Amino acid sequence: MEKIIFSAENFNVKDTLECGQIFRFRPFGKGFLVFSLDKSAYCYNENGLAIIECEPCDKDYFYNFFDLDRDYAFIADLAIKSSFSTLQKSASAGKGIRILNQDSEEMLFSFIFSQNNNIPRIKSSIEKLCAFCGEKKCFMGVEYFTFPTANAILSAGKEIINGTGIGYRTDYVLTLAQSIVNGFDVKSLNKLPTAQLREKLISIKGVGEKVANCVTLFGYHRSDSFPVDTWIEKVYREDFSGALTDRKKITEFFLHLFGENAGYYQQYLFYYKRSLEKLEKR
DNA sequence: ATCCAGGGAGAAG
DNA sequence: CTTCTCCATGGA
Repeated sequence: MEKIIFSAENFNVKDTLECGQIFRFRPFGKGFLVFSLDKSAYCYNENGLAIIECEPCDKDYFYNFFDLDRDYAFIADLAIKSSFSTLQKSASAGKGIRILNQDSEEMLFSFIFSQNNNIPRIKSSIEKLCAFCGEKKCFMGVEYFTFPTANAILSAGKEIINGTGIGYRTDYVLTLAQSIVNGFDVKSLNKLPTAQLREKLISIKGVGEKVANCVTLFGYHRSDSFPVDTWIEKVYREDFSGALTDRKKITEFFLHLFGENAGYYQQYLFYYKRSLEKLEKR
Protein backbone atom coordinates (compact mmCIF):
# COMPACT_ATOMS: atom_id res chain seq x y z
CA MET A 1 0.00 0.00 0.00
CA GLU A 2 1.20 3.49 -0.88
CA LYS A 3 0.58 6.59 1.24
CA ILE A 4 0.01 10.15 0.08
CA ILE A 5 0.50 12.59 2.93
CA PHE A 6 -0.82 16.14 2.79
CA SER A 7 -1.57 18.98 5.18
CA ALA A 8 -5.08 18.91 6.63
CA GLU A 9 -5.27 22.71 6.66
CA ASN A 10 -7.12 22.75 3.34
CA PHE A 11 -8.03 19.10 3.07
CA ASN A 12 -10.78 17.93 5.40
CA VAL A 13 -11.62 14.41 4.25
CA LYS A 14 -15.08 14.30 5.84
CA ASP A 15 -16.17 17.67 4.45
CA THR A 16 -14.74 16.94 1.00
CA LEU A 17 -16.65 13.66 0.78
CA GLU A 18 -19.88 14.71 2.45
CA CYS A 19 -20.39 18.01 0.64
CA GLY A 20 -22.45 16.37 -2.10
CA GLN A 21 -20.00 16.07 -4.98
CA ILE A 22 -19.36 12.31 -4.66
CA PHE A 23 -21.72 9.44 -3.97
CA ARG A 24 -19.39 6.45 -3.74
CA PHE A 25 -17.70 6.41 -0.32
CA ARG A 26 -18.34 4.82 3.05
CA PRO A 27 -17.07 5.18 6.61
CA PHE A 28 -14.14 2.90 7.35
CA GLY A 29 -11.52 2.77 10.11
CA LYS A 30 -10.25 6.25 10.95
CA GLY A 31 -11.98 7.78 7.94
CA PHE A 32 -13.53 6.62 4.68
CA LEU A 33 -13.14 4.30 1.74
CA VAL A 34 -13.52 6.19 -1.53
CA PHE A 35 -14.36 4.65 -4.89
CA SER A 36 -13.87 6.09 -8.37
CA LEU A 37 -14.41 4.05 -11.55
CA ASP A 38 -12.64 0.75 -10.75
CA LYS A 39 -10.27 2.23 -8.16
CA SER A 40 -10.39 2.64 -4.41
CA ALA A 41 -8.55 4.48 -1.65
CA TYR A 42 -8.64 4.81 2.13
CA CYS A 43 -8.51 8.40 3.44
CA TYR A 44 -8.53 10.01 6.84
CA ASN A 45 -7.34 13.02 8.80
CA GLU A 46 -4.90 12.46 11.63
CA ASN A 47 -2.55 14.72 13.58
CA GLY A 48 -3.06 17.70 11.30
CA LEU A 49 -2.54 15.62 8.19
CA ALA A 50 -4.69 14.18 5.44
CA ILE A 51 -3.61 10.69 4.50
CA ILE A 52 -4.57 8.72 1.41
CA GLU A 53 -3.72 5.04 1.15
CA CYS A 54 -4.03 3.22 -2.16
CA GLU A 55 -2.36 0.70 -4.44
CA PRO A 56 0.98 2.00 -5.79
CA CYS A 57 -0.34 1.92 -9.37
CA ASP A 58 -3.22 4.26 -8.36
CA LYS A 59 -1.06 6.87 -6.64
CA ASP A 60 -1.01 9.32 -9.56
CA TYR A 61 -4.73 8.81 -10.10
CA PHE A 62 -5.65 9.74 -6.54
CA TYR A 63 -3.11 12.56 -6.36
CA ASN A 64 -4.99 14.13 -9.24
CA PHE A 65 -8.40 12.92 -7.97
CA PHE A 66 -7.99 14.94 -4.76
CA ASP A 67 -6.72 17.93 -6.77
CA LEU A 68 -3.57 18.17 -4.66
CA ASP A 69 -1.78 20.64 -6.93
CA ARG A 70 -4.31 23.41 -6.43
CA ASP A 71 -3.96 26.19 -3.84
CA TYR A 72 -7.15 25.88 -1.81
CA ALA A 73 -5.86 28.20 0.90
CA PHE A 74 -5.93 30.98 -1.67
CA ILE A 75 -9.41 30.07 -2.94
CA ALA A 76 -10.91 29.83 0.55
CA ASP A 77 -9.24 33.06 1.71
CA LEU A 78 -10.74 34.99 -1.19
CA ALA A 79 -14.18 33.75 -0.17
CA ILE A 80 -13.60 34.44 3.52
CA LYS A 81 -12.51 37.99 2.68
CA SER A 82 -15.44 38.60 0.34
CA SER A 83 -18.17 41.08 1.20
CA PHE A 84 -20.89 38.42 1.49
CA SER A 85 -21.42 37.31 5.08
CA THR A 86 -22.95 33.92 4.28
CA LEU A 87 -20.10 33.14 1.91
CA GLN A 88 -17.62 34.19 4.60
CA LYS A 89 -19.21 31.84 7.11
CA SER A 90 -19.57 29.00 4.59
CA ALA A 91 -16.00 29.23 3.37
CA SER A 92 -14.65 29.57 6.86
CA ALA A 93 -16.49 26.42 7.93
CA GLY A 94 -15.75 24.56 4.69
CA LYS A 95 -12.21 25.68 3.85
CA GLY A 96 -11.15 22.03 3.94
CA ILE A 97 -13.37 21.19 0.98
CA ARG A 98 -11.60 20.33 -2.25
CA ILE A 99 -13.35 19.83 -5.60
CA LEU A 100 -12.46 16.33 -6.72
CA ASN A 101 -11.39 15.43 -10.24
CA GLN A 102 -13.94 12.71 -10.90
CA ASP A 103 -14.52 10.77 -14.08
CA SER A 104 -16.81 12.67 -16.43
CA GLU A 105 -18.81 9.63 -17.56
CA GLU A 106 -19.36 8.45 -13.98
CA MET A 107 -20.51 11.97 -13.08
CA LEU A 108 -22.88 12.13 -16.03
CA PHE A 109 -24.65 8.92 -15.07
CA SER A 110 -24.60 9.80 -11.38
CA PHE A 111 -26.16 13.24 -11.77
CA ILE A 112 -28.85 11.89 -14.07
CA PHE A 113 -29.78 9.82 -10.99
CA SER A 114 -29.87 13.02 -8.94
CA GLN A 115 -32.73 14.91 -10.52
CA ASN A 116 -35.67 15.51 -8.13
CA ASN A 117 -34.03 13.11 -5.69
CA ASN A 118 -32.13 13.30 -2.41
CA ILE A 119 -28.53 12.45 -1.64
CA PRO A 120 -29.06 9.33 0.54
CA ARG A 121 -31.31 7.81 -2.14
CA ILE A 122 -28.90 8.77 -4.94
CA LYS A 123 -26.08 7.04 -3.06
CA SER A 124 -28.13 3.93 -2.50
CA SER A 125 -29.26 3.73 -6.14
CA ILE A 126 -25.72 4.13 -7.44
CA GLU A 127 -24.51 1.43 -5.04
CA LYS A 128 -27.17 -0.89 -6.39
CA LEU A 129 -26.21 -0.04 -9.97
CA CYS A 130 -22.61 -0.97 -9.24
CA ALA A 131 -23.68 -4.18 -7.48
CA PHE A 132 -25.96 -5.14 -10.38
CA CYS A 133 -23.56 -4.55 -13.25
CA GLY A 134 -20.18 -3.48 -11.89
CA GLU A 135 -17.25 -5.78 -11.28
CA LYS A 136 -16.64 -7.24 -7.84
CA LYS A 137 -13.29 -6.26 -6.28
CA CYS A 138 -11.65 -6.22 -2.88
CA PHE A 139 -9.72 -3.42 -1.15
CA MET A 140 -8.24 -3.67 2.35
CA GLY A 141 -10.40 -6.68 3.00
CA VAL A 142 -13.59 -4.94 1.95
CA GLU A 143 -15.67 -6.05 -0.99
CA TYR A 144 -16.88 -3.38 -3.41
CA PHE A 145 -18.11 -3.04 -6.99
CA THR A 146 -16.61 -0.93 -9.75
CA PHE A 147 -18.65 1.67 -11.58
CA PRO A 148 -20.11 -0.15 -14.58
CA THR A 149 -19.21 0.53 -18.19
CA ALA A 150 -21.92 1.86 -20.49
CA ASN A 151 -21.89 -1.53 -22.15
CA ALA A 152 -22.61 -3.31 -18.87
CA ILE A 153 -25.40 -0.86 -18.05
CA LEU A 154 -26.94 -1.37 -21.45
CA SER A 155 -26.86 -5.14 -21.30
CA ALA A 156 -28.28 -5.08 -17.78
CA GLY A 157 -31.43 -3.69 -19.34
CA LYS A 158 -34.54 -1.95 -18.15
CA GLU A 159 -35.63 -4.40 -15.45
CA ILE A 160 -32.32 -4.32 -13.63
CA ILE A 161 -31.69 -0.61 -13.93
CA ASN A 162 -35.19 0.11 -12.70
CA GLY A 163 -34.37 -2.18 -9.78
CA THR A 164 -31.98 0.49 -8.54
CA GLY A 165 -35.03 2.54 -7.57
CA ILE A 166 -34.48 5.41 -9.99
CA GLY A 167 -37.97 5.10 -11.43
CA TYR A 168 -38.69 7.20 -14.49
CA ARG A 169 -34.98 8.08 -14.91
CA THR A 170 -34.28 4.55 -16.14
CA ASP A 171 -34.93 5.51 -19.75
CA TYR A 172 -32.50 8.44 -19.55
CA VAL A 173 -29.77 6.13 -18.26
CA LEU A 174 -30.31 3.49 -20.93
CA THR A 175 -30.50 6.04 -23.73
CA LEU A 176 -27.19 7.56 -22.62
CA ALA A 177 -25.58 4.12 -22.28
CA GLN A 178 -26.72 3.26 -25.80
CA SER A 179 -25.28 6.43 -27.29
CA ILE A 180 -21.95 5.83 -25.52
CA VAL A 181 -21.86 2.28 -26.87
CA ASN A 182 -22.57 3.79 -30.28
CA GLY A 183 -19.42 5.90 -29.98
CA PHE A 184 -20.32 9.04 -28.01
CA ASP A 185 -17.11 9.87 -26.11
CA VAL A 186 -17.99 11.74 -22.91
CA LYS A 187 -14.43 12.38 -21.84
CA SER A 188 -13.40 13.90 -25.16
CA LEU A 189 -15.82 16.79 -24.58
CA ASN A 190 -13.15 18.17 -22.28
CA LYS A 191 -11.62 19.98 -25.26
CA LEU A 192 -14.66 22.26 -25.47
CA PRO A 193 -14.90 25.59 -23.64
CA THR A 194 -17.36 25.53 -20.75
CA ALA A 195 -20.31 27.14 -22.50
CA GLN A 196 -20.20 24.71 -25.42
CA LEU A 197 -19.52 21.78 -23.12
CA ARG A 198 -22.61 22.67 -21.09
CA GLU A 199 -24.70 23.05 -24.24
CA LYS A 200 -23.57 19.64 -25.45
CA LEU A 201 -24.44 18.02 -22.10
CA ILE A 202 -27.90 19.62 -22.06
CA SER A 203 -28.65 18.02 -25.43
CA ILE A 204 -28.57 14.66 -23.61
CA LYS A 205 -32.02 13.48 -22.53
CA GLY A 206 -32.38 13.77 -18.76
CA VAL A 207 -29.74 16.50 -18.51
CA GLY A 208 -30.89 20.07 -17.91
CA GLU A 209 -29.20 23.23 -16.66
CA LYS A 210 -28.58 22.02 -13.12
CA VAL A 211 -27.28 18.56 -13.92
CA ALA A 212 -25.09 19.98 -16.69
CA ASN A 213 -23.56 22.45 -14.23
CA CYS A 214 -22.83 19.62 -11.78
CA VAL A 215 -21.14 17.59 -14.51
CA THR A 216 -19.06 20.50 -15.79
CA LEU A 217 -17.98 21.28 -12.23
CA PHE A 218 -17.40 17.80 -10.80
CA GLY A 219 -16.59 15.86 -13.99
CA TYR A 220 -14.56 18.47 -15.90
CA HIS A 221 -13.44 20.74 -13.06
CA ARG A 222 -14.89 23.85 -14.65
CA SER A 223 -15.02 26.30 -11.78
CA ASP A 224 -17.04 28.67 -13.97
CA SER A 225 -20.05 26.48 -13.17
CA PHE A 226 -22.76 27.13 -10.60
CA PRO A 227 -25.41 24.43 -10.12
CA VAL A 228 -28.65 25.80 -8.68
CA ASP A 229 -30.79 23.26 -6.84
CA THR A 230 -33.34 23.70 -4.05
CA TRP A 231 -30.61 24.35 -1.46
CA ILE A 232 -28.79 26.98 -3.48
CA GLU A 233 -32.13 28.56 -4.29
CA LYS A 234 -32.67 28.88 -0.53
CA VAL A 235 -29.25 30.54 -0.20
CA TYR A 236 -30.17 32.93 -2.99
CA ARG A 237 -33.51 33.85 -1.44
CA GLU A 238 -32.55 33.97 2.22
CA ASP A 239 -28.96 35.23 2.13
CA PHE A 240 -28.76 37.25 -1.08
CA SER A 241 -32.34 38.61 -0.96
CA GLY A 242 -32.87 37.31 -4.47
CA ALA A 243 -36.12 37.79 -6.35
CA LEU A 244 -35.44 35.70 -9.46
CA THR A 245 -37.21 32.34 -9.75
CA ASP A 246 -35.70 31.08 -13.02
CA ARG A 247 -32.80 28.87 -11.94
CA LYS A 248 -30.82 29.50 -15.11
CA LYS A 249 -30.91 33.21 -14.34
CA ILE A 250 -29.85 32.52 -10.74
CA THR A 251 -26.86 30.58 -12.11
CA GLU A 252 -25.94 33.56 -14.27
CA PHE A 253 -26.38 35.94 -11.34
CA PHE A 254 -23.86 34.01 -9.22
CA LEU A 255 -21.43 33.38 -12.09
CA HIS A 256 -21.33 37.11 -12.70
CA LEU A 257 -21.04 37.89 -8.98
CA PHE A 258 -18.33 35.36 -8.13
CA GLY A 259 -16.37 35.03 -11.39
CA GLU A 260 -13.96 32.23 -12.13
CA ASN A 261 -14.04 30.72 -8.61
CA ALA A 262 -17.84 30.48 -8.56
CA GLY A 263 -17.82 26.68 -8.53
CA TYR A 264 -15.74 26.47 -5.36
CA TYR A 265 -17.91 29.06 -3.64
CA GLN A 266 -21.04 27.20 -4.70
CA GLN A 267 -19.80 24.11 -2.91
CA TYR A 268 -19.08 26.06 0.29
CA LEU A 269 -22.59 27.53 0.18
CA PHE A 270 -24.33 24.27 -0.66
CA TYR A 271 -22.62 22.33 2.12
CA TYR A 272 -23.24 25.07 4.64
CA LYS A 273 -26.91 25.44 3.79
CA ARG A 274 -27.67 21.75 3.59
CA SER A 275 -25.57 20.41 6.48
CA LEU A 276 -24.09 23.07 8.73
CA GLU A 277 -26.50 25.95 9.16
CA LYS A 278 -28.97 24.00 11.29
CA LEU A 279 -26.13 22.92 13.58
CA GLU A 280 -25.05 26.51 14.21
CA LYS A 281 -28.49 27.84 15.05
CA ARG A 282 -28.24 26.92 18.70
C1' DA B 1 -51.52 12.36 4.49
C1' DT B 2 -48.76 15.69 2.26
C1' DC B 3 -44.33 17.44 1.29
C1' DC B 4 -39.77 17.21 -0.25
C1' DA B 5 -35.33 15.77 -2.45
C1' DG B 6 -28.46 18.41 -5.84
C1' DG B 7 -34.96 18.78 -11.89
C1' DG B 8 -36.27 17.95 -16.59
C1' DA B 9 -39.36 16.80 -20.64
C1' DG B 10 -43.12 17.94 -23.05
C1' DA B 11 -47.33 20.45 -23.54
C1' DA B 12 -49.75 24.55 -23.15
C1' DG B 13 -50.11 29.44 -22.92
C1' DC C 1 -40.28 32.91 -25.31
C1' DT C 2 -42.32 31.56 -20.39
C1' DT C 3 -45.18 28.71 -17.35
C1' DC C 4 -47.55 24.38 -15.99
C1' DT C 5 -47.92 19.51 -15.24
C1' DC C 6 -46.31 15.17 -14.57
C1' DC C 7 -42.87 12.10 -13.50
C1' DA C 8 -41.08 7.16 -9.41
C1' DT C 9 -39.49 6.65 -4.98
C1' DG C 10 -39.03 6.67 0.02
C1' DG C 11 -38.08 9.21 4.24
C1' DA C 12 -39.76 12.94 7.25
